Amino acid sequence: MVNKNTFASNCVDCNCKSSIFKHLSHPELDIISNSKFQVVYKAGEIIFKQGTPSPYFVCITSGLVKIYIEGYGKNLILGLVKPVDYIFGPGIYVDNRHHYSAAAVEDCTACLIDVNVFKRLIRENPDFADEFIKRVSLQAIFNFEQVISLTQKQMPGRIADVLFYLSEKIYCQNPFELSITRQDLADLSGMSKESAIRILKEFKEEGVLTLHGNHLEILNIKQLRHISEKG
Amino acid sequence: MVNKNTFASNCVDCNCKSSIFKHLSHPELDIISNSKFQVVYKAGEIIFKQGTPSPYFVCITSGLVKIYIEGYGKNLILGLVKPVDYIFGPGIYVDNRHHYSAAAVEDCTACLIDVNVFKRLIRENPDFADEFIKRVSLQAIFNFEQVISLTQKQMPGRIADVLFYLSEKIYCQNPFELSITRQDLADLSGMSKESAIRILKEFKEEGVLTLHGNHLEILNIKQLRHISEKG
DNA sequence: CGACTGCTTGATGTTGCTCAACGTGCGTGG
DNA sequence: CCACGCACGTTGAGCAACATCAAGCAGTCG
Repeated sequence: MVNKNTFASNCVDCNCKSSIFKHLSHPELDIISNSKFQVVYKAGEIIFKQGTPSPYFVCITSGLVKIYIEGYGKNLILGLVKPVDYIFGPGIYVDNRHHYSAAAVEDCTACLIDVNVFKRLIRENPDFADEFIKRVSLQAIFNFEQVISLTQKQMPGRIADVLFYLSEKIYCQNPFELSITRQDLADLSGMSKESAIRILKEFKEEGVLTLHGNHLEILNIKQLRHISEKG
Repeated sequence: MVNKNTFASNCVDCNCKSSIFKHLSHPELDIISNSKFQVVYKAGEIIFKQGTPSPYFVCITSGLVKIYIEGYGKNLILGLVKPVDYIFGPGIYVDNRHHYSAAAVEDCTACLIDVNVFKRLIRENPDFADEFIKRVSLQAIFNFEQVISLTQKQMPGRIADVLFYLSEKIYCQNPFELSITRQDLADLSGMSKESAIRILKEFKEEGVLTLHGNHLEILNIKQLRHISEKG
């Protein structure tokens, strides 16, 4: 499954690289080019497991990935990663272990960059370091919002939050095709699959959205926003 | 309340500085010295509020501080900060706003360092930057564990986690004197004050701990660990 | 002494999970 | 082509977990 430089020739010319790389010079991008692998994952395949060593920095170049923590009996999905974004494992700077797992939700391609090369560039290019810290900070802020949603809102509010996340951040359109399962929806919102389905049904009955199979359209954004905010 | 350089003369000689500063040279520490303020807070006072601008990097030099998110009707305490540690607001690199509030739990002294000075040093000293990213990563990992505890464990497991956090990370001794209220205990473990009290009572009845007023001793660490792990 | 704050306890109501049953679409092998 | 198995989705009933409410208690400060 791992083939070195199969289809992408060089990161310099790559037009699907994450925007954190915008601060890198051509020579620096060459360094990354020479150390990277490109990999294909089929839907459902695990990209890495929580607890395993973390020698690569993973950039998703196509498809959709879920990152999740394997907890006590059930999983919590921290978020979805779509092209062109990367998966930052906080373990890179701590114990070199992954602290969450990642699995392909849709068929995916990814670039794997050697962590040491990445860390060297962080040290050598302050603009790159700043951009990286900014990304990590954004991640942290998102986590805070998620924690509040998960611990202080009731189920309708949590589902509303997840629907906004999907339509605004992931699929970026309003009628959208769910590529994740109801179980994933439940794992994103910290509830049982049955509860997630029930809330969606209630939203349908209230006219907030339509849902046929996996085709979902939010009809009343204002009311959904209200549901999200009232907790 | 703000007095410039009241009691600490110079960061170079300060023996109570956070270990992230160990990578800074004397001239660099001088730069920090010249831009810092020292401040005293009384127990209960708010150090900064969620949503306000974030011009300072705050180091706690004595006392105890809680950092918390103000949610929907109740607060969630993300953690406690004790000397000599600092409060890293992720907003520094994003929107220059605080994304959580901080308040003194015990009487406190703190050093306020200008954020721009701090960011300049991050750019100029890669060792310092690495150490900083490492700290941010540790924070993120801690957050993950906290989210799992809050969303997937039942109340006894969550209280157990908080008790370990207090005895191992904050007070660093086993019979310890609680300086936080029961409400804070509840906000740390994401439950109502009444529930927190009830769980503590159950632990007392099971012989896991003793609690007289605010004097708490964990008697059966093994069983408490078991309660934490079984969820 | 009285008001206030934090702590404690029991009674009651709600939320959300579990379990069990059933439906539905899809791929596989006969 | 059909039969079957399997994974995912859906629904309802019952129950456990947890919050809320209400009342009472202890310490403390003016």
